[in-house]
Amino acid sequence: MPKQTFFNLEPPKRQRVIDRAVEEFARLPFEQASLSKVVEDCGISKGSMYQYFEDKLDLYLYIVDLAYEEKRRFVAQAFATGGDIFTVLEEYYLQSYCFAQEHPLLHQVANKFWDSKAEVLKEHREQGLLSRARDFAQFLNEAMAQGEVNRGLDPEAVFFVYHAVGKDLIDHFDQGRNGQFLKKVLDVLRLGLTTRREEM
Amino acid sequence: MPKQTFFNLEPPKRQRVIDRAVEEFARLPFEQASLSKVVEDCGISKGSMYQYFEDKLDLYLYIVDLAYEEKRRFVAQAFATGGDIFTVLEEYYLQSYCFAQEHPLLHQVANKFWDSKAEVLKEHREQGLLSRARDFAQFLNEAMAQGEVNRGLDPEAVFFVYHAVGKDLIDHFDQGRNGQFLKKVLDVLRLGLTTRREEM
DNA sequence: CTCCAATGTGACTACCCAGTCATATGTTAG
DNA sequence: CTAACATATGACTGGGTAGTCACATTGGAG
Repeated sequence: MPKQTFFNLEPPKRQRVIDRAVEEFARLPFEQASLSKVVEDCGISKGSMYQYFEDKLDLYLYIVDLAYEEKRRFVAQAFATGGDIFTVLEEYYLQSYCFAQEHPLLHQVANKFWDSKAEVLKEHREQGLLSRARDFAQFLNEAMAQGEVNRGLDPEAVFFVYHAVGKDLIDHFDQGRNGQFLKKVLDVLRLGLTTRREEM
Repeated sequence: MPKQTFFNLEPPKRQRVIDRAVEEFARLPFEQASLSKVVEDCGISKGSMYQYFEDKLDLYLYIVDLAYEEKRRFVAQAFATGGDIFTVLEEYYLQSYCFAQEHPLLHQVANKFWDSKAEVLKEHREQGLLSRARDFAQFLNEAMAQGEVNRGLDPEAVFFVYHAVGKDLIDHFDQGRNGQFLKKVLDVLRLGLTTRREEM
């Protein structure tokens, strides 16, 4: 958490700090990002930065939080619209795609956070993963109860697959993957590889 | 490529360099790994290291190559045994699992190489990805021709899914995921989420 | 034994980093 | 006007890094 001093700043100055930090953490993962560079680009002194934040990690987590806060505003719509699990999942990834398009830097910040293997971030990552897993489990459970999803599948394995594919999809949003491709990928997950006799 | 001097070394000394470098690159990704630390742990001088290798990248790529060379010795068996595409893929991941168990450090080196976003490694990563994609495309093509795999799916999307899931599976081999879980994950990919009417 | 090429060395350069602290400059209250 | 407090500063500390180079050592050929 930033110190009170940071929130006492006049908004334009505060925003400048945020903007430069976002740029830096979008460019490089936590360990390689340079607080010195952020400070320099902001036109403030090193000492000031340490009046605003406890340390580099404090600044980083604040920026990551901002990114996820904004992202939540997008993906929340997916759960609001309703429909079967496949509709919701497609909408979820479409909204993630919109987020990536509209906030490319925040998108990269979020991606790099997720990829990071840094020990200091381990706890934060695992907490996020657990909370997603819980939400997904409940969601999947309902879909299985409704008969939308094959009851023979292992829910943990399903989450594993969706998480892996979802992460990679989101990772590649800024590399020319469009909404059409997203649909085809979700088709693979929905239908499975084995030919469906019922459809032949 | 290491310089000739490296290959002129007495094997035990050469091996010590390799072993320490493997440890370091298993511990940390390229950018964060410390050549100075490798040198120190080897008990050789910095200058000597630069007699053996052009630079840090040269050493790194040599180590990564060793890791993949060893890994290939495992996964090659999957393609040798034959069977349908699902049998081969399961065997492929089982062999990857064996590799991770028997060579945990090389496994981590390979994983960290794959995860790395470093610009200097971009070309090497992309070349590896392309070559895998080509192999997979041919393999999938045959399976579709044989009717083993749903012809309605987009081959590129199938590769995307398998690559994402496979990467994550392999990433988590050293975190208590066993062969049973692997099978369940592959079931999800094989069958898809939607309930199959033919099996009800 | 001698010479020479191959090999080994580690102090050194030139850089980068996070975080600190004594000092200076507002800013507000009495 | 002054005292007290909040904020700003940047040189500095102590640490790390990759890569270099003048010099030292070694080992074999003649």
